[in-house]
Amino acid sequence: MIQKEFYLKDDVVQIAKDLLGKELVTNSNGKISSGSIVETEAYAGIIDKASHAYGGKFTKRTQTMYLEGGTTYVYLCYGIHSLFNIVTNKSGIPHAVLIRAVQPLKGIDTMFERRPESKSERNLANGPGSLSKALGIKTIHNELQLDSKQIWLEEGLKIKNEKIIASPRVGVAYAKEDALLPYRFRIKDNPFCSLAK
DNA sequence: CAGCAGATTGACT
DNA sequence: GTCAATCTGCTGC
Repeated sequence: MIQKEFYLKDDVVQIAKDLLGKELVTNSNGKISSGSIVETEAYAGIIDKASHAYGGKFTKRTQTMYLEGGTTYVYLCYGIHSLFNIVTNKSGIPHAVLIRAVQPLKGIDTMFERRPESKSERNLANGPGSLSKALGIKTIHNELQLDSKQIWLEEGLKIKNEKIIASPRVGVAYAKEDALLPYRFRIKDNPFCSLAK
């Protein structure tokens, strides 16, 4: 299990990189499933136009991002998809890392049951909405601690720096100049990354 | 209070 | 390639 100190660091971009290769485990409805994180995006709080908390915006939805690092932030996108984020930094600073894709490890049968539309392991959790559904993450999992019995992270694999690809984030064109920041991180040559360009 | 756009995905033309 | 699904929050009447 990852120690809480890991999430409290003040460099959200570094944490986004460090999260690659770690194992995300959920225990939803009594069924355990997990995947190795292969793609993340950093959202740097009030100075980042792509972040929900840009400019210190505080709503019922975004209040979760202001909590202490190591808290889960799950929100509904397009009214349909639960997107899973990990809050970082100290309480009061709204930093978060979006988990965009995982490579299925444990409970793969359970994941297929949750996503009958998926045809292969490759597209079981290769997107932020897909991964949440595959692991059974819903908005009721918002504001949980990552050391709870329902959702947590394991150390997993160590990813070398040269295996990490940095690129602009996806679907945030409205963020103007901040949309170009290389805050998206992927594992090189990993086929389980999201399809997004 | 109506209208619209979004950190997306899957079904259908 | 195109489009509907449908919740949250912002803008403007």
